[in-house]
Amino acid sequence: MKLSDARQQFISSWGAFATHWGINRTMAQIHALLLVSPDPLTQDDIMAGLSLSRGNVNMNIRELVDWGLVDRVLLPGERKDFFSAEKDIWKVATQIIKERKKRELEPMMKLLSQLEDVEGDKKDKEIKQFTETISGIQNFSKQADRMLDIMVKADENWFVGSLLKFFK
Amino acid sequence: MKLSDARQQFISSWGAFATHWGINRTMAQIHALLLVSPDPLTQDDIMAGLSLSRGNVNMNIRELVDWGLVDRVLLPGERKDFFSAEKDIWKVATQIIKERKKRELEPMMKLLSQLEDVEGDKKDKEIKQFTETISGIQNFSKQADRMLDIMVKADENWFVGSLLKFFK
DNA sequence: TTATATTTTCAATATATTTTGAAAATTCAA
DNA sequence: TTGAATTTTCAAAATATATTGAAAATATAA
Repeated sequence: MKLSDARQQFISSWGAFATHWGINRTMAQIHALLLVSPDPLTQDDIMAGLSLSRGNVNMNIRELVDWGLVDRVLLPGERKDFFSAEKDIWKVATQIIKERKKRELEPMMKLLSQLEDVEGDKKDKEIKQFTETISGIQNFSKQADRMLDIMVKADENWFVGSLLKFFK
Repeated sequence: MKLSDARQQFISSWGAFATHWGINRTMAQIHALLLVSPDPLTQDDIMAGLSLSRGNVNMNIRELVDWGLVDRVLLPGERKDFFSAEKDIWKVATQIIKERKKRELEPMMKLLSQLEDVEGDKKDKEIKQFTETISGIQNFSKQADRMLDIMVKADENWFVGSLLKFFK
């Protein structure tokens, strides 16, 4: 397969894939483009490469920088800003886990603890089911939270090595 | 907090939460409603409980059944279909993992293996970066795939227990 | 059968999200 | 300073997604 076709297919599939994960297609495509680009790109490079408007590229690049997946790079002698993606996929994954934990899991856990106690007869069927469901989700979330913390803190080689040994 | 308010808040937050994960708000709200309902509900119960049209409830319930998160229950002597959600959150999670693996991770891995080989000079900077990125994602996906398989096969207590012991 | 209850479908509509592009703001060399 | 290059903003337009509701299909009791 030719490089240009392979790149094209990677970028477009990565974008489609991302929409199943609550991430906007364009943001994922820009990320994909930067992942396969050996050198940093400008906004204009991205506009041209993906046929997008300036505003669109600007907004999505900013989101990628907010997520810690892309860095703004200032090249000496260049007027324009350049952008470069973290290429180590393990780092990409831990960065995403870190952010989603902070943005989603932690607020959800906070809400659950507010819903823990409801007024009324603990024997009531409706109340019982509600509190059981909430505490079930709470337990699960706490496990997940702990496990994700460990993954994020762990060094890639240590983690993968240990996991493989552990799971044989 | 009153049960009715707590239920309301749980359902609405669960729906909002789900949109960050590529799941449609209504589907998640129906799921939440069933999770806190001790007895199975009919389409009409759900329509009334969440103020949704018949068609909308029908389509989203079907999706939930497809995902294996909700069962259609036939009560003796009742004409209508009833629906009931799996209440064990661990089972819910493994079911979701299983489905997403099949629907998303596996097709992605298949694509990556098609993109593994590109024509041209292996020393070329662009080709080098492309193949490195693809193989990095491939390695990561393989690890994730293996780990998720184990989680899905594992029994909750065994898994959580071992994990905690392992991670101390 | 036939009549009625229930479920499913799907075109039309409503809503939400994404994208554009031009104007405003900012940066920076001279 | 000034002004050209660059980035950012954001209202309007385009696109995509979700929802409705009534008609069609299906299931069930009599």
